[in-house]
Amino acid sequence: MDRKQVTIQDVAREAGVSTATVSRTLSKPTVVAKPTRQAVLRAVQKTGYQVNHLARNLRRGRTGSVIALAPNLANPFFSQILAGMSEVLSARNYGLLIADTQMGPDPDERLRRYLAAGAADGLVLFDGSLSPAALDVPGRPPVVAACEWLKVDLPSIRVDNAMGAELAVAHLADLGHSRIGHVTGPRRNVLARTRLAGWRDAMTRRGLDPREGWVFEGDFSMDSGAMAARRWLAAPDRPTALFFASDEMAVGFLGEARRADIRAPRDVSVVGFDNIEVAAHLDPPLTTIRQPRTLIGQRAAALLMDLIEGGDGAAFESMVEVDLILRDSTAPPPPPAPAGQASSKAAGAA
Amino acid sequence: MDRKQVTIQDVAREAGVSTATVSRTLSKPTVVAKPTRQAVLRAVQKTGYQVNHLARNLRRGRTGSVIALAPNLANPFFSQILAGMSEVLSARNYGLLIADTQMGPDPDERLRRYLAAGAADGLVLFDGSLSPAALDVPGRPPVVAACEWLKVDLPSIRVDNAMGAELAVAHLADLGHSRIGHVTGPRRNVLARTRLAGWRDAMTRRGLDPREGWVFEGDFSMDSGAMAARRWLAAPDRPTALFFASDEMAVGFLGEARRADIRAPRDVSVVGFDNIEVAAHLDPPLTTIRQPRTLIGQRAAALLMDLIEGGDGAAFESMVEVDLILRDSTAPPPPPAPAGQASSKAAGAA
DNA sequence: CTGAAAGCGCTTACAG
DNA sequence: CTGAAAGCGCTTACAG
Repeated sequence: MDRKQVTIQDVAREAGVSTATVSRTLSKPTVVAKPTRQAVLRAVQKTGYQVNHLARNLRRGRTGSVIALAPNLANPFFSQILAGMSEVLSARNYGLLIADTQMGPDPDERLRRYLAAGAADGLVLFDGSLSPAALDVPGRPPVVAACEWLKVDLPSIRVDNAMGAELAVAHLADLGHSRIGHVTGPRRNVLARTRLAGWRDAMTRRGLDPREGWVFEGDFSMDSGAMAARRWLAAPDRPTALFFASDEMAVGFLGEARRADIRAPRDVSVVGFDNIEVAAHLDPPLTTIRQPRTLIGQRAAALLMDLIEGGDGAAFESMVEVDLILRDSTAPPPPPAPAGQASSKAAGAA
Repeated sequence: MDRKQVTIQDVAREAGVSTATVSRTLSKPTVVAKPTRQAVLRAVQKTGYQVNHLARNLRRGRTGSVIALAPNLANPFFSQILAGMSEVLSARNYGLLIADTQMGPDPDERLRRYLAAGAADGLVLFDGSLSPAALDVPGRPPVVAACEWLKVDLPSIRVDNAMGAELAVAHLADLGHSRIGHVTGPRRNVLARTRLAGWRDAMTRRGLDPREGWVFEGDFSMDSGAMAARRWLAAPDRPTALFFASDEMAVGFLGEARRADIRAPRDVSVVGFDNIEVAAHLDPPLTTIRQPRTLIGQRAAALLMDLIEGGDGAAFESMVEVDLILRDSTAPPPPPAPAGQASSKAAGAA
């Protein structure tokens, strides 16, 4: 591997100028006389010179890249977000490093290392479970929180999860449902908690009962949705409609429910959260709350860029809105069953 | 932002030694006398010193990171692969940069820039549409192709797509199908071509007719699967079974077919490719060819590491095997319909 | 075992 | 408009 790297020296020699002039030609061409500039560019062509970013960055005191830190890279949820970030960053010639916080033994220590000098010029955090203390690195670069994160006051891009819950409950209540349940994400997850709280508020606001027995714990995964289906089926006084904290859980629920010959929206109305790609292709197509993930990535990157360039980020912080995508998994509640059946209590809700 | 960076100088002063000794204590501790070492470590603690990677890397002539270059980062297909790469790389203290080839105006030029000195120590290529000429950069770092790529001879990790097609056709033929169709990926995609060729070979090998009219062109997306459903429905002599080049297309097909009251496996048998997460949760759960994506990422990273460290990669190149995941979307073909109907010719196949 | 010194490849005040 | 020179923070032969 004899990579005989072409350096700025080679170009300078070839063009008969100093390295300073070569450098200037490449970074601030206007300041160089035209004939000189042309000679330099010719020499660059001839030698095939490519700037060595390592050296440039060391000199400039920046790395030219930022890190996106996610709790689980394998989660396809992040792919669109990363694509959004990459779009904004690459337009500015910044690199995008990705890392998984939950991979090693000590996530906090990993974060601290990524904040060390020379690792990156900034960082976007998607993992709300990291401890705020890990951010306490002297001279650390700017950090953007792209998750709800209650404990620390970081510049952030937030998704309006409360609004999502409100839209879901409003839609179901408008259809005539009063027994509206909720399938949650993991208890410790802040997103999950906000959606749960949003469901409670939306129910209460309408004089509906946000009953504890109508809350089914999940962890965002399809499997946990399938499990929720089994618990829902066994519940004595089960809701006629369910708002899921993720589409994946709704998918798992629908698949499992179907095995018990329960169909949406005939037997139960279902609203998801995220609008993952498959949602439109299910049977029935899933009504859901859409999160604009590409936008989240773009916004997070733009905010970080502003911070890196010395801005205060104020103009870039934002609450990303969500909206209801109406499909076919919701309908008015089924008519009350005759007395003596498991769902008899539904009569009271009509 | 007054980041007063702590440098190796500060530590040296604090410990009363030279910077060389500090450096050695940190990289090759054994070569330093114990008392000295301890003094240095104390000074590191006290000052909160963190090595500046930029400087270290410039000196060492490496960047400490590699690039994964994908045609479309938003495709969730890549998330597991990236997670697999990240796992291997971070264990070795390498960073993972990601970039999207199809974002800018000139993909080849982007590739060339990423191959420039100082951008990364190596690169994994997932985009088979890039032109080989773009790799022709003097002194470029090692590149691993993690896609089938016929034109260039790069160290590579390949997925056994032909085997996947064979498994799918074998399974359907064993069930009694003889009219087995194929829904392809995009024509120009090498993966798609290999799967199509694999289907043809597998059919021919069994004396079955790989009829052109049984090939439906798609582009891997759910939408294209739905379109294939419409074309399949309209086909005069339609196949009783379909092998899809992607699960996503199978999902789109099933959703659309259901609207025409066509169900798998009652009316048509369906085999996908990939084993995406939702496959297990569909109704019916989808029989498919599984690609171990995490493994692909791990292998690609391991191969690249070997190349970067001066190996020839030979021991790390590999063909990743696929397997058939049997679920409920396949069954023996429906009995031939009575004469006079569209599917009457099926009788000949019984 | 330790230190003085060179140097990785670039950029940028400072002179002229 | 251009060049000589310093220096970004580190590592590593080379002496001792």
